[in-house]
Amino acid sequence: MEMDERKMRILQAIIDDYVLTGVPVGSRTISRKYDMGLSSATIRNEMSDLEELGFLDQPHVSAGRIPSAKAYRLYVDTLLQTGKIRDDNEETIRRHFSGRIHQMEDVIDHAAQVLSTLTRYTAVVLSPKGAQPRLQTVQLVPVSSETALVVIVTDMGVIRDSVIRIGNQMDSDTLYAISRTLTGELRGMTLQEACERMPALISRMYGNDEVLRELYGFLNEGQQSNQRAHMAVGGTSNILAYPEYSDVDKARNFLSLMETRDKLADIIRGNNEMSFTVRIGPETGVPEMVDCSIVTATYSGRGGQQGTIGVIGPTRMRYSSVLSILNMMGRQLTDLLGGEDENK
Amino acid sequence: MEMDERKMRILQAIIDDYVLTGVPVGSRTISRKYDMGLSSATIRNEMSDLEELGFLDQPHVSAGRIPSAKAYRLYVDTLLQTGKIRDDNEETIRRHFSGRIHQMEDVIDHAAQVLSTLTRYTAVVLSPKGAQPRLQTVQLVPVSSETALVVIVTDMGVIRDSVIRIGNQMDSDTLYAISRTLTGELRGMTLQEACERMPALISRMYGNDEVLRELYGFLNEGQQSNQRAHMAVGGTSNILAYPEYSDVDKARNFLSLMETRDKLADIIRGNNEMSFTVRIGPETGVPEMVDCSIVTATYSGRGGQQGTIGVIGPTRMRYSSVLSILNMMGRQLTDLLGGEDENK
DNA sequence: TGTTAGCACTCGATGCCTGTGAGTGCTAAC
DNA sequence: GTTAGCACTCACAGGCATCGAGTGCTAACA
Repeated sequence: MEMDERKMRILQAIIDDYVLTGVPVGSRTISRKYDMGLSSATIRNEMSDLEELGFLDQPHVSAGRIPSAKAYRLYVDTLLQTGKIRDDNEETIRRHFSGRIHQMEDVIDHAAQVLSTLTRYTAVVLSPKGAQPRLQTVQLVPVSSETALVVIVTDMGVIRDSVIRIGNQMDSDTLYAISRTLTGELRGMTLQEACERMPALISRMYGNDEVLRELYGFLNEGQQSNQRAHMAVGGTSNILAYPEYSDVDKARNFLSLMETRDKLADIIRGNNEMSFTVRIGPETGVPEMVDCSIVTATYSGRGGQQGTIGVIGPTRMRYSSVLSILNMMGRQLTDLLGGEDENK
Repeated sequence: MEMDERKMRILQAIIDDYVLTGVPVGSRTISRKYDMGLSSATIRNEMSDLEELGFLDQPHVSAGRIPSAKAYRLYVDTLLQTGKIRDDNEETIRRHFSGRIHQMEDVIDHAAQVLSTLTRYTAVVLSPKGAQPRLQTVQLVPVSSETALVVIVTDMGVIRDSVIRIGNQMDSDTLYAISRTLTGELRGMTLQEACERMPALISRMYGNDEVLRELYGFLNEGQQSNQRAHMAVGGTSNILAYPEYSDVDKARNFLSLMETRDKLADIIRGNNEMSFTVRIGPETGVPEMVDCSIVTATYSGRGGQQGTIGVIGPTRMRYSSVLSILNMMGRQLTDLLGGEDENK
């Protein structure tokens, strides 16, 4: 038995109806609501075929059919191939970013908000993953008589700053002098290289031991924390609006997964760097998400590194709409966060 | 009719049992499980009195009684008066903060995590609210040939930094010179005062118009964003574990409230600055929280400003335990974030 | 040969009834 | 003032009949 064009149309109708209602759809519904010019009996035969082909599931014998993961897969694949990703939300999204937000973390938080509002699903936004940023400037700023702020600028932006303790009291000028020397020594190195270089510097620039030692610790920390990117999650409670999660236990599992940020980041990031990824139900590889789908897209941050945005919803997701929104949002984020390097 | 010591003991037993089980408690249960030396019939009479006094509610005639908000109020008040807030979690909490975390936002995020894990309720941690910080240092750090990072240090710590555009190309030394001048001019001022001073400076230090103008904008922004503090929420899904929220609609309302950060911050912060606040059910003033209680405590940040930590759970909360944990956590945060100024 | 009408059958959902048991309130006796 | 006893209430669970949406199959039709 083969898939033909009519089967395809019927499957499409079933998916449409099921995505809309969330209720198993019967042959009668299809023949009436979507006028195919076919009787329910014929549809029934076709549905039976589709089930045998693995595109439909039947919760129990006297219920209608629901699309299987395989059906969604087929649907999404044709969607992606024919490239029917609309562009019409562009203005909507742009409007949401009208204010003056430049701070990367604010943009990301905001994006997650907007994304979840527009899709009505759960949205996750991951900042670009710092590959191997190279040091550009190291600067110490006095905070109190005993502490100073370290600011490290790399070619990919600013590393999160931190307050370190300085031993003997130093004025602003002394700190600046040290900063200049350090910048001279370390510029162009990756964080890791800088870490390796530090011991040598400590022995050479004696007299400033404490500062340098603290700095060393900071670099080490920064090297690690640099790997775990910033992440924002929006609309976690949206999932509760769908009957798939009216079971409280399921909902709790899902929500607590949303709270374990590390795990969630791994899931969203996935392992491939394609511009769009759609993982349906079991394809997610996450037990808590067997009846969820994850749709992700990438955007370019500064220096062309890839950031990820994703939407998590029930398998019966409005894929087409979600894809188009993700597409637009990705462009918007590339505009706001990356751009510079590519446009010039 | 008056409250006497026996009524008090019975009420206590009822609260204990209800907090434990979440099921309306009957007279028989009390007379058996908590040996009062009284028959169920006597308890029954007393319970009837307690209901008339407004301390007990009866879901329906043949069910047991549940404590009213008034009962919890009484319970919590005596708890607070007799000061029976235990100290035994101290070590547990301290252990959770063993790592090297100094960055304020990390501490806050982490605290919310720990707090929700220990209490099994939802935890909210608010950073100290910036009263009127005074400028200490202004420093510009080169990022690219066209942009620089502004770092502003106040007596209460570092203001979030931001990248601004600089007009004509400037090297590190020029930027440092400008920084020195600015620091000299603005030191000791509040953000607002600094903003007011800027126009005068712009006209005086001509040649650096663009930098100063950008800086002006940044100060203005900072002045506003300084008001809204950092907030971390942990364990939002914990609430789903309690039968009070097995209704999905209720749960969704609650969770979406947890997501609207501004509102949540207002609720947690409340309007008083007491070291402990307990708001029970309707006392919260939030419709979504009629069967929740909010327990908050304050801690001191740098410069003695008040930060707030809070726990949100069902009205039948383990108040005693929560209070003791909040107490310990408050001290810990004061240690980590404030301290300095007070210990010296 | 594909399509359709008809029909028996399945099975979850709904609603009704009933029994059960936890719990109460009241009364009378101690 | 306390307790034993008893009638009463009411949520809840189990059993049962009913309903209806939907299927699969067969036979007739174009």
